[in-house]
Amino acid sequence: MVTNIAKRPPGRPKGFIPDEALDRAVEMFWEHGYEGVDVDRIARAVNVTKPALYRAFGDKSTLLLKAVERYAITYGAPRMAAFQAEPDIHKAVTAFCEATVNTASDEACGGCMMAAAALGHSERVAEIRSYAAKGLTATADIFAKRFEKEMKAGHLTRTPSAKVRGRALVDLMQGLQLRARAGIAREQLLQDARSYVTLILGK
Amino acid sequence: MVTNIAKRPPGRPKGFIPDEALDRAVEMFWEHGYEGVDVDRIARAVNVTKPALYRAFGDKSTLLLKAVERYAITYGAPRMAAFQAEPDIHKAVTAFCEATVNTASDEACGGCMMAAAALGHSERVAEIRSYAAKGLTATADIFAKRFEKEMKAGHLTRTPSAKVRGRALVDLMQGLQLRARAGIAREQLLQDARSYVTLILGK
DNA sequence: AATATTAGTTACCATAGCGTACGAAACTCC
DNA sequence: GGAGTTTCGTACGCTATGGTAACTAATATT
Repeated sequence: MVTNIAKRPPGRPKGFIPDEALDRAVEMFWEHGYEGVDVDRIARAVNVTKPALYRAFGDKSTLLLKAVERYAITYGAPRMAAFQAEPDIHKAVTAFCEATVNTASDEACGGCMMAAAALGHSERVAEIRSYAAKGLTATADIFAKRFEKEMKAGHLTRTPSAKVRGRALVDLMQGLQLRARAGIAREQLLQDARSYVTLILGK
Repeated sequence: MVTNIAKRPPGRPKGFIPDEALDRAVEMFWEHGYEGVDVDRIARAVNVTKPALYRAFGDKSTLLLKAVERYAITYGAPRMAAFQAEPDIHKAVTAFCEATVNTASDEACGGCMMAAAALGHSERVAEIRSYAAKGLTATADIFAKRFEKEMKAGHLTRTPSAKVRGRALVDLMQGLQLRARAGIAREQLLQDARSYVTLILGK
């Protein structure tokens, strides 16, 4: 294996990188909502014209769906990885909560993009909601698994159960993110987030 | 005071009762979202034509704003009243959580209408978000006050603080309601809700 | 160099949906 | 019953925007 250069497919090469286009779409949908952006605006943000996006992604609702998936990869995954990597459970949860509040407190793109998309009403809502549902339970399960381990290691009390702790964590985060979108100050939310850490883990 | 009949104002009487129109608007916006309904559809649901609604409420975004306020009165207030009326704190919280999950688990109008409106993007988002923010902190404060009382009466442990308990309760409910909208089964959410009661109140 | 293939762009269509102008209707008051 | 007032409904204008058709441009292959 001499080189890793992917062989160029025939035909004219794309004038933009799909993932970067999705990044722009994420920003737009996040800030303005599904009906709040027209495809043309996203196209301009990608430095391309509308039909190019239509060719690449299909229709607008499909673009949203792909953007949501991209959001999960770009925002969700790294946070979960960081959580897993941190050996101290208190620090792990605290960092997760703070990160969540911080990105949710952005002036322009507040709250959770996935939640906004799930509450929205594109043609593909069903798929988006199902995707969101899976994501939420999956993260809750990951948390639960970790809590389970920590409980067995004696780092956490026996109650509440790992499962309840996991679900509570994701639900609390959603509440925090909604309040962020509603305009409640970052400092306030950070304070709340930290108090939730001890609520879930115990002192 | 022989009768209570309000004196009719001059001019042709309204062909609909404003509050009932708002009830219809709540249903519509809740199920389909702000951009998902056109004023004409709401008008038909009220058995009236579009211009009648425009005359009565101004423009579409104002109609949403009024609908949100109406929602708070019709759905929020009675639940809070029930919470206050129930003397047993465990029962009070449990009933509140179950009621929240139950209305959020409706097939058509899932989740929390206020959250949907706050995450939406009408012209009056700012006002709606601010209204939502006030509502959320207000409910949290009411909860906190009650918890405070129960703690002083020795019905609850000293930690976590009443304030944290109150905020956690509203945030957990928001999480639950989002998951309801995402399509997670009512039974599952009810189970989670009940486990949250003991998470917040202790055993 | 000719062919095949894929992408991008300009221009356009179609439609939906917000908001309104205007005249008719229903009521109170004198 | 006429004047004044408020509301209703029909019909319309206008803009925004999702989506596409037809042509042009850039690349691989032979």
